[in-house]
Amino acid sequence: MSDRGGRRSAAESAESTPRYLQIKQAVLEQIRSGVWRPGDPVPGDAEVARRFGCARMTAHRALRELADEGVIERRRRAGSRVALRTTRSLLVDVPRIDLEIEATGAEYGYRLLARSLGRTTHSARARLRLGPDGRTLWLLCLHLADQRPYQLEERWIDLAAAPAAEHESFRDIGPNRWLLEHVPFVGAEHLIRAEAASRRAARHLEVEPGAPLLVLERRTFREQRVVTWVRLAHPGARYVLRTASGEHG
Amino acid sequence: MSDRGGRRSAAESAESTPRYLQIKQAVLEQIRSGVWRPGDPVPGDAEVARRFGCARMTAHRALRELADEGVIERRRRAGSRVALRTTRSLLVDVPRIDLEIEATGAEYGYRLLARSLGRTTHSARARLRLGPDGRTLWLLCLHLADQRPYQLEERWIDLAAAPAAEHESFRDIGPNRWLLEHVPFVGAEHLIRAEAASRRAARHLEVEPGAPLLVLERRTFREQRVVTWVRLAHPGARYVLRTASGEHG
DNA sequence: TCGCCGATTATGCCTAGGCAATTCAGCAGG
DNA sequence: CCTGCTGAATTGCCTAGGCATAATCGGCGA
Repeated sequence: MSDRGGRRSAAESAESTPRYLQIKQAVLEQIRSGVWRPGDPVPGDAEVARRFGCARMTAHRALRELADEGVIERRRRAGSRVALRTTRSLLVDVPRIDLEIEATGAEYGYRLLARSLGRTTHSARARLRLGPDGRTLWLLCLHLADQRPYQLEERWIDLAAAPAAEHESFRDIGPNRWLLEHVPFVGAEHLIRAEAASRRAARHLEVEPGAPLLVLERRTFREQRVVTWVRLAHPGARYVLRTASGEHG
Repeated sequence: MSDRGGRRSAAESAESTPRYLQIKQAVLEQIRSGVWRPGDPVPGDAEVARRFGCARMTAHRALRELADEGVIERRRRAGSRVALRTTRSLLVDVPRIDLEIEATGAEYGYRLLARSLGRTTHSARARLRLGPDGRTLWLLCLHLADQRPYQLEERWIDLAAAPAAEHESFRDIGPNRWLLEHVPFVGAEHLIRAEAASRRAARHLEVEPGAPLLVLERRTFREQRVVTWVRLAHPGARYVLRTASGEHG
């Protein structure tokens, strides 16, 4: 144990990438190149530590993270193996709509189409898990990219969970951004589906009625309560959700 | 240090949940309940270790994982703060189709509709990043749940990246499963959109032409190369992608 | 008052151990 | 032949330290 709490100055392999990352990369390299194939055993903590000349905890961290990421599977006594991955989970980034649009270089526009207190449909009530006398704020907004309709947002807010929303006009600020700044969220639940455009949605989004829309529904939770439920509809032809996982180039 | 390498028998707070998880939960509880709000400072490694009576590494692991998950933000010297989260990423689980169907209790069925060598369209060629003389295998398959069409799969495989595919009939095994067992993947790129059903897709999926379909496209990579590109189409009305992030009840 | 530079401090990574929990394999007994 | 027990292998979690690095804050000089 000399410098940096024992990191040997000898190797210093890749300048200064942390040791545990070097190990992760080495393992990934074996898998990527096909030397280790799905189902094959991977050396255990102790063996890895010996090969890399590091403490077992360091090797352990590398292997644990790989397991967390689904690259390998670990079981006590049975040892570690390269995961037989099905298709791995898919990370979709759903950024704030205004930032998303501006990131593409387009000009962001926002219009409040309607705002109503108490217009609570039965299904909205159910989705908000609202009691019979719960009050809501209903909003219909349109987000534009370069003056063209980009996303139609229909939202219900439980006024008991976010009372301040009642006194906000939402004429100049989108409800998403307002809520992010005023209500602490914890969790969310999403649902993605394809739908045919209703007449109203078609009119606002400037597509034909019946045209395919990509619809994203989100419920946002705070302490077991649904704060808000929102339906985001995009013209299917002009909109995609993009995502990447693992490594590629 | 007494039992379990020093874990004090005294508290043993929650029976036997690991110490680092207890710390994570405690921090999350502060945030969930609104005591710590976005932007507020979070005690550092040393302080947490002191409060919980554990080693700094244990506190460090809890805080590091929270940072990895995007719950808190950490900066040297500046300390840790509750993250100002925008909308967090959205984890969609895309399981293997046969397992997915069987998980719902339905009977899984598979049919190979067409198989062709060399039928490479220009767009497929581009998406596979194929040279002008690259050879591909094209497949059209249908996955059924309880005898009803569930997913239409159209797939191109780069035969240079997966030569063995040429000699596989794919009559009894789906390409997804076959590839998982024969070609080591590393990364994937997904794209989700809504589309109107083409006449051919409508016929296979037993919907009206023009009906909304939820389409998932996936490119799978291995060492900078695209191994396979697949288009998975689902009847929009009968299919949704479901997901949850964070915690809710 | 402004800008630079060192001291301070919190995070990040590491070691070298040790105990706990899980589970596989083999063996004994019914 | 099956069942249950036991030993051993392996991962998982923990401690108690130490050095490295980054970023902020004060002080000092111009």
